[in-house]
Amino acid sequence: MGTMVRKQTAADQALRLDNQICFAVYSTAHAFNRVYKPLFDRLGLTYPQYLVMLALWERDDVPVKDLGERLFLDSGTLTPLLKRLEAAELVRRTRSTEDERVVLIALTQQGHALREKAKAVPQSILAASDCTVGELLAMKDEIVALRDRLNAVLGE
Amino acid sequence: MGTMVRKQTAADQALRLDNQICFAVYSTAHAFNRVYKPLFDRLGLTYPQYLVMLALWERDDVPVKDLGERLFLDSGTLTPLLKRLEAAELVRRTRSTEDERVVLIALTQQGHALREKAKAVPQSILAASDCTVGELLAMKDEIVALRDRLNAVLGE
DNA sequence: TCCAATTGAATTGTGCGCAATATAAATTCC
DNA sequence: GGAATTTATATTGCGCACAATTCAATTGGA
Repeated sequence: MGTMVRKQTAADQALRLDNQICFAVYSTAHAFNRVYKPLFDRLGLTYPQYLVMLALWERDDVPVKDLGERLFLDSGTLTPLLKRLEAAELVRRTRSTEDERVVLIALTQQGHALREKAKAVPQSILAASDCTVGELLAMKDEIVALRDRLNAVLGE
Repeated sequence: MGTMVRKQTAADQALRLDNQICFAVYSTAHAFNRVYKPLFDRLGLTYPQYLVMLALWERDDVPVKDLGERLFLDSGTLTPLLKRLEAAELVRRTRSTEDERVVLIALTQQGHALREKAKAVPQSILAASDCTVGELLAMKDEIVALRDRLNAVLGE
């Protein structure tokens, strides 16, 4: 009987850990969003829009698919987001002449210019986190490794 | 000149780290959601709904505010979510007689019963993560610590 | 006692995030 | 070359997530 109780407890704890680490990531993502939001408000961007801009600042003139793969987002999310960025005149959306299926996303002059303003934005995390660069780097690597293993499960 | 270049590089890297750890958390949260989704589909729950149920399985008959504090969510998110859980007959929403402002959330019999079915659901993370329990626990603690420091910044 | 301030939920509006579906263009296979 | 398949994007619908507002109930103070 003692054994059964122990077994159940072990299983329960495993489940609880699953839930705990998942909730930890979930709630931390929201916390990041809330900390960043007032900073992004000044730029007229949301966090996902900022991510897209980050990706574009690194490499421009890319298909929607490319952005989706880099950010783990699909067209259902990106198409309306990119249309809002286009309405804000930060990007241009043009259909490729070589392959009429692909829509190429390019930065406008304003889109490029925003990069300088955006540079002044973050850096609060390092201060707020009360961690060393090394600790944050290690944490990042662990989280990314976890994410990649989860994503690997999805691809069978 | 060489000094200036170095300085800029260091600042750039700090910003990149900010962005990287934020994106790591953001994209991992989505990865969890995608892994869990087919499992929750079978229960007729979404992940946020599951979180609410988890909270209620621990403690029942609580005000909406209580749930919000435990899950870091506000009424704008919880009210419609709880109404959907009510429509699914998993919870009951009743206004407190002591204080007519508060709405108490209680589990129905089906809500309690779902706990057993839900127990069989997770546990895939432990397998998929390819981590030991100790590693996951440590990672969870680090992430939670980061989250709590971020949330502390919000409360000034 | 009465009025001002606070509190707890609900409502409204915007923007993700994703599944399912649609559509059109390209590619493959015969 | 033409049918079948695949690929890239767009559309629709649903459910968060949150800011801002509203409203009723309660609390605190003068």
